[in-house]
Amino acid sequence: MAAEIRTANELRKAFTGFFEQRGHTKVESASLIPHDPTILFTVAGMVPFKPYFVGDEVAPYKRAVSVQKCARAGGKHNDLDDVGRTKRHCVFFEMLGNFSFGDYFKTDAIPWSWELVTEVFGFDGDQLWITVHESDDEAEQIWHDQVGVPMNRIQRLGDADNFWQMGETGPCGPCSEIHIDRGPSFGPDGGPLNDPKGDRFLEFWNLVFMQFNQDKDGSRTALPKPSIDTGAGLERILALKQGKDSIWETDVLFPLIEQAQSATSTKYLIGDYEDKSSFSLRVLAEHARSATMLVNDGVFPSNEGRGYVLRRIFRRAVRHAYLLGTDKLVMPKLVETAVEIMQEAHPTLKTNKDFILGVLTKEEESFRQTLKNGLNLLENEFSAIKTSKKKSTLSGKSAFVLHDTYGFPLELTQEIAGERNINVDITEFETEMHAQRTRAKAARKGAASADETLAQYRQLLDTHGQTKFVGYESDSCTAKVLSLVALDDSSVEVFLDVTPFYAESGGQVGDRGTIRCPSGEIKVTDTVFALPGLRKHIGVLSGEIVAGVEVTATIDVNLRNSTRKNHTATHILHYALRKVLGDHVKQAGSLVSAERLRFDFSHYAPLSNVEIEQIERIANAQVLTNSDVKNYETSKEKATQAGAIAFFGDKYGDMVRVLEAGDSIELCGGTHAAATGDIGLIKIVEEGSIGSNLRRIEAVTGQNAVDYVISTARTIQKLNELLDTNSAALVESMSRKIAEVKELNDELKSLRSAAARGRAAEFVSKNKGGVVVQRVDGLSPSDLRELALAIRASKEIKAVVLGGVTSTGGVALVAATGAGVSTPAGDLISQAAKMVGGGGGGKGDIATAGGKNAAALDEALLAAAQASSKIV
RNA sequence: GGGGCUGUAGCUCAGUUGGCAGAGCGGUACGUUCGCAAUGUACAGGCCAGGGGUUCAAUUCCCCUCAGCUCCA
Repeated sequence: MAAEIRTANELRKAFTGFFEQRGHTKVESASLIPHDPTILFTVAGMVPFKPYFVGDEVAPYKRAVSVQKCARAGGKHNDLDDVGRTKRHCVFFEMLGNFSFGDYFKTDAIPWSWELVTEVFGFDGDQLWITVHESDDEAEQIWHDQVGVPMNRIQRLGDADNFWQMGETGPCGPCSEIHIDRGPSFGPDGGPLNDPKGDRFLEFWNLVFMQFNQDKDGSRTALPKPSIDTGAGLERILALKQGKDSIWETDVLFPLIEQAQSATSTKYLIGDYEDKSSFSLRVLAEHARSATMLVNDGVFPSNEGRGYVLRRIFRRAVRHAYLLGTDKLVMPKLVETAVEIMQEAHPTLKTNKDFILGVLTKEEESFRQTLKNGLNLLENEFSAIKTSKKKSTLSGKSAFVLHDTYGFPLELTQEIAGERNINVDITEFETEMHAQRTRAKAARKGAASADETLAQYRQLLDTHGQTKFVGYESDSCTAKVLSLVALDDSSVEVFLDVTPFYAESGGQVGDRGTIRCPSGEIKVTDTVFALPGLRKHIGVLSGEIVAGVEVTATIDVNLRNSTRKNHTATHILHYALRKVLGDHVKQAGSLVSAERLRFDFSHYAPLSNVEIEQIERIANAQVLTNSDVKNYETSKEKATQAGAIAFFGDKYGDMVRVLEAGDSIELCGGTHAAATGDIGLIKIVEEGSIGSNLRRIEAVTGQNAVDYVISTARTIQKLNELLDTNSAALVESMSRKIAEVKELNDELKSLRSAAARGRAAEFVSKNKGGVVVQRVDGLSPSDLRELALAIRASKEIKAVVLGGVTSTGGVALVAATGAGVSTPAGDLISQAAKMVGGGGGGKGDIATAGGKNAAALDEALLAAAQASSKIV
C-alpha cells in the first residue's frame, strides 16, 4: 500500500511509480502540438506513441508509462460550448496511461489495473464494476478467474461503448472499462448497463486491447503482437480521491474558480449547474488553464489552425468575464494561478510564465477592444430598428455580420438585445452560418486529389525499400533506375535506388542536376519525397532512359553550395533570434533555396531596427568564428542532452541527425556548409508579418549578400553625389532637403494666393452689376479657384466666372456665387463646360469644371456670362 | 484554404448622386480664474496605406498590392 494520495502531484507520482516498478519506462508528456498532421492537438495519451502502434517506427522500449497533457476542442467533437455545463468536461486535461508495444497483454494489463486501483488508489473493490466487449470472453475470464470480480459485476457492452478503432483502417480492438458505484443517491442500481449517462456508475479507467488490424474491405485479421493502451483522466480520479462530486472542486481547478470569484466579485455555488454565474466562473477557470498550457507549448492566438482554436477558447472565457460585468482584465491573474497549480508537474511553465502572461494579456486587451467596437455597432443597429417596421426584432443577417465581420459573439448580442426586449432572428443567423460553412467546405474539396498515384508510390517503396541518400558525402553517384513515369510530353518522374539528390524537406528546396546514361539524359528540375523515404526526381527527358538501366546522377554543385550556405545560415539566424527576442521564438516554417532564405517564426511584435541589427551582429559573429559545422547522427537522448532544439513539424525517428553550427545546435536532416565562415555574410533583407503573432524574415548569404551590400552602397553613393554630401551627413542632408522643399511649397502657396488676391482687385473693378466673367490663362485649376474666391470676397460681387487655358493645355472653369444668391454655382458653368468638351459642376456656392477644347473657351464664357446675368 | 470588414491629423473617428479635407481629444503659444486642475483664443500637424485605371476632375468609382481586424474550414 503506497502513501496516501491527496494531491494531483501525489497522484501523478504514485501512478508512474507503480508502472515503473513493473518495467515501464517513464516518458515525459509530449507537447500538446502533435507530430501527427491529421489532428489539431494531442487528444489522448497514446497519440505520441501512435507510430509504434501502427508499425511506422520501432519502439525504443517495450513498456511505457506517461501522464500526457491533452486538449480536446474544435475538430470533430466540437463540444467547446458544453465545457462548464457538466461535471466532468474539460478542454485541457491530463491522461494517465500505461502502454505495451507488442509486449504484455490482457493477462498482465487487467490484474495490474486492478491492483493499482484498489491498492494504490485505495478504491473499495466491492464498489467497482467492469464492462467488457460482448465478444471478449478472454477479458471476462481474466477479470473473474484471475482477479476475482464476481460475474454479477461484469457486464458486456457493444461496439459503441467498448470497441476502439484508430481510423477507417489500422489497429483496433475491444476495450474494458472500470466503473465505480457512487451509491443509490446518484441513481438506480443495475450497473453501467443500466446507467448510460454514467451518473451513478462512473467510468474512470479504459483499457484498449489492440489485437486486430482493420482492412479496407471490412475484414479484421489478428495482429501478431497485440498491444495495450490504457487511459484514465487524472481529473476524474482526483475528484474521486478527494471525495468531490465534480472535477471543479479538485486541487487542479478549484483555486482557479476562487481566483475567478475574486476577480469578478461573483459568488460560486458549488454543485449548482443551473446558476449562470457559477457556469461562467467554471468557464473562466477551465479556459484560463487550457490557454496557459497551450501557449506554454507554443500555440499562439491567431486566425487559423490551432491558434484559432486557442483564440476561441480564450475569447469564450473573456466573454464570460464580460457577462459577469467585469471590465477590468481578469486573465492575467488567472493565468498566474494556473501556472502556480501546474508548474510542479510541468516545469517549463516557470520559465515561460512572463511570456505566457504577455501573450494572453495582449489577447484579452485586443478582444475587449473588439467587444467595444461591436457594442457601438450594435447600438447603431438598435437605433435603426426603432425607426423600422419590425420594432422588436434584430435581423439574423445583422447579428451574423456582427459575429462574422466584427467578431462580436452572438451570445452577447442576444443578451443585450434581451435587456431591451428585442428578439434576435436565430433561424436567419443559422442560415447565414450554414452558408459560410458550405463555402469553406466547397473550397476545401477542390484541394483533395489523386490517391491512385499514392498507391503506386507505396508499392514502389514496398518492393525496393527507401531510396539510399549519399548526398551528404558526394555530389555524384551511379544508380539504377527503378521506375520512370512520363507525366506529360516532356516531364518525367524518376526513382533511383541510390541518389545524391536532396529531396525537399525541412524547408530546404530539392536539388537540381542531371541523370544520364549513354542513351539519354534527364535534366532534373526538382527533387521531392513522394513518400517518407522515397525520393522522387522530376525533370525533362531527352533521348531514352528506361527502368532497369544504370545511370550517373549528378547534382548542380553551384546551386547546392549556395543552398548549403543559406541552410546553415538559417540555423544561425534561428539561434540569434532566440538570443535577441527570447526562447518563445519557434520556427513556424522556412524556405531555403540557392538565392535566399526565408524564416517564419512565432513572435508577438514587429522587429525594431535595433533588434534586427543585434540579430545580424550575433549571427555574423558566429560566421566570423569560422568554426567547423558538425553534422552527425546520434540517438535522440544524446541530442537532447546536448541541448538540441528540434525544428517544428519535423518527425524524428530514434536516431536523429544533429547539426552544430557555431553555438547553434538543432536537429536537421539538411545539407550544410563545412564551416560557418563559408557563409561569408548573413544579411537580413526583409522583415514582416504573415499573420498575427507570426513574423517572417528573409536573408541572403555568400555572394548574394555581397551583391546586396554592393548595390545598397551604390545607391547611397548616388544619393551622395546628387546631394553633394557624404555618407555620414547623408541623412541629415536629406532631411534638411525635405524640410526645405516643404518650406518652399508653403511659401509658394501663400505667394500664389497673395498674387491672386492682388489681381482680384483688378477684376472686381471690372464687374458689371456684381458679375465678373473673365478669361485668365496660364493658371492651374486650383489657382483659378483661389482667384475666384478672392474676387468673391468683395461685398459687391454676386457672381464670378473665370475660365482659362491651364499650363498643361486643358481648359479650366470655375464659378462662385456671393452671399444671398440661391442659384447653385454649378448652374453658371454647366453649359460652358459642355461647350469646351468637358463636364463638371459642383455644389453650393463654388463649382469647378473642365474641358479639352480650348478653341471654344471664349464662346463658352459668353454663355456663362449670359447664365450669370440672369441671377442678378 | 475560402469569405467579410477596415486603412483619412500624434490618438479616436466623421466625410453620398466625384468638385483642391473636417470634429473631438492631444500638442504648442498667449491669456483668464485659481485647488499642481479648469477655461478662452490662436496656431502647428495630412502625397486621405501604396500602385494602376476611368474622368475635365478621384479621399470618393473600378482593378491590383501591402497592412490590420474578423468569421468559417
